[in-house]
Amino acid sequence: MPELPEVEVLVRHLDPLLCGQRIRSVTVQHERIIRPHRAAVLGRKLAGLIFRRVRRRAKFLVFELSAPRSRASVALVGHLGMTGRIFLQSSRDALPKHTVVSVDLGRTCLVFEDARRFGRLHLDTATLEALGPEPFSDTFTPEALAAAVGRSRQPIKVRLLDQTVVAGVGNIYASEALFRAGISPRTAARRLTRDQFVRLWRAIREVLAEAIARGSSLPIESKGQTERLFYFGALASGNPTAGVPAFRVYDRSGLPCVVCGTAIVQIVQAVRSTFFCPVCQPGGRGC
DNA sequence: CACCATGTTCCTTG
DNA sequence: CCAAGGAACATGGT
Repeated sequence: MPELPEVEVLVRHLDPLLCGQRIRSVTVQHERIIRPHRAAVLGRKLAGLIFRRVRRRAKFLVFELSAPRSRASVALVGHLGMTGRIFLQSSRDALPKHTVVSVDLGRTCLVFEDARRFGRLHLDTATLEALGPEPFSDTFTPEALAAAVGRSRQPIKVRLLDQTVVAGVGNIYASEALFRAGISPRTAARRLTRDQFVRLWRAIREVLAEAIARGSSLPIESKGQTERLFYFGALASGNPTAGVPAFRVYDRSGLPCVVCGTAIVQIVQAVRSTFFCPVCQPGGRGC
């Protein structure tokens, strides 16, 4: 389920629920998720620690923990990969089929479920260091975006997936942001004008902020939460954006553009699908 | 059965 | 050495 908005909503949900909770034990069902750690080592390092804060960096979840009377903070880094979900459930309930790691908190259990097992959970913060600016930070400006995109010949859509350019933009919101900015995903990065960088910068922020607002408006409860979060971007009744298609172009191949009615086009770039409106996003191919 | 999938990392190629 | 391209990872849904 993960791109920045989904992770952000999840983090906001988990933070108040986890704060103050003490880890009794950790069970690792699939060792690859916690690599390069060994289950026994991770369990020993985490047992007894208390959740102090849950935050997000790009698409990573960062669980800040510390011992009962200690200042020293330990950062447990999580990533949902393609199909990961993290949620709390009653300790009495059976673990889901694709549980990869479970954390016993006493009355409740923090469950990491991941059918495809691309997710990660470890104590290595090195991967966070290499990330680019957070899209809502002051350091993310049109100028910074232009500089990070650089003079590359790669299509701008592909550049947006580089996590050193903007941290947290993934395949869905890269297409969505380019649509909103009126820029063809095929445009060579080096050909973007200053004006286009400003529009793209603004579009990235708007698209992500709206998705967070939409996701935050979904009711989340302990049970059934996984389904709701998974269909995060889809229609949901009882929230302000019900009836409004969550995505304007993503996964809408052949459907009419919400602005001009032209059929949305799907192409492949860097082994990933890209969706765009050929009329609202003209040019490309070096334009 | 074939093909597709929200991400990251690593290897190969030019 | 760098940039760019593509495969690998592992499983489930259509």
